[in-house]
Amino acid sequence: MANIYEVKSYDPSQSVAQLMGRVRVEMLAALDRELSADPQLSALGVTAAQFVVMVRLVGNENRGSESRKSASDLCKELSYDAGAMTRMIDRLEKKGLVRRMRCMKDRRLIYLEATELGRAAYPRMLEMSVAVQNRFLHGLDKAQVEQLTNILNRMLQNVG
Amino acid sequence: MANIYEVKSYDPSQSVAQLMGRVRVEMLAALDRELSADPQLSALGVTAAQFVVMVRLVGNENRGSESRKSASDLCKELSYDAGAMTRMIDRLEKKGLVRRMRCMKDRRLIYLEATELGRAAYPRMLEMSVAVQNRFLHGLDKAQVEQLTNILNRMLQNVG
DNA sequence: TTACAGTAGCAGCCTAGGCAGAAATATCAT
DNA sequence: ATGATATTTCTGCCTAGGCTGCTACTGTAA
Repeated sequence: MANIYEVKSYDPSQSVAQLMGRVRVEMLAALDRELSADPQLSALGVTAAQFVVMVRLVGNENRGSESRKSASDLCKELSYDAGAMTRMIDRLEKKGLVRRMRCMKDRRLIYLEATELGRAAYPRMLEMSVAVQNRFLHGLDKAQVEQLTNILNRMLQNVG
Repeated sequence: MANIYEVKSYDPSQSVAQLMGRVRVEMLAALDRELSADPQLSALGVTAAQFVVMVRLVGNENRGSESRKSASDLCKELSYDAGAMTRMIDRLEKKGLVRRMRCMKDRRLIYLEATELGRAAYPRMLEMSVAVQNRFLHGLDKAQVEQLTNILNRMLQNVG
């Protein structure tokens, strides 16, 4: 049950918390730059944060899982705050990428659906996201990335 | 030069980008909870984001490096936006944890200094931060964490 | 039927970061 | 010394998430 870090020897700049924070910031910034530089997508003004939501709406549709998702479903999947999700969907709806549809059976629910525009933009966005991540992972082999993935899952499991 | 991810087989929920994002959210939330639950610290209302800045101001002081840091120094160290830093320091100053001091040699610069209150609260905050990280890393050995650290550093290095 | 607990979405207020532009100051070239 | 350029900070406007309380709706139990 050895502790990894000790207060005495703790170096914040090399802690996993701060390193992961910086990697995440750099990845989102890189994707944001590419999204706004792409001639097809720049007009939509989609941000990386918005893309993450679109992935869940469109991406899983192609994989055959239940396509009708509510806002609270997305919150659970992404550990998102419900209030934040409302406003995120406002922005996506204003850009014409997503539609809200009140469920008639349970009128508390609002199903979310990607519009044609959203679906059309999706493949290019996905391609960019994959490319950005591959660039960050350059020089690492698949075994290392698999171990990284396992460690991250373990960290989530430790507190979930 | 093998790419790690391919568009066809890409599973967003198991990508390092999203996993790291979730781990980071959970770590910050855990630290926030502990900071606001601690009897000594709850009165200060320090958040995890504010703590990260305090670490750079107080933590490095104890390590003998140059103690007088300007706002832009902090921005470089933390890859922070300058405008965001201004407001962050506003909040820390309002809470009495940090002092601004105009540099007389270069009057554009503002040196930052932790107040007595800030310095007094620091050890407890550091202790909590270390504990939270150790809890997330539970079950991993030091070699794994070292490899994780190396991979994260490599990812940062890959993009400058 | 009514009462009540639980759930979903939403709105207001807070912290928070990115970006662009302004103002003050410093530095450098002429 | 003057003017151009760079640096530092600050401000305004945007996206963005967390929290609390509110409303609408559902399901259940009295």
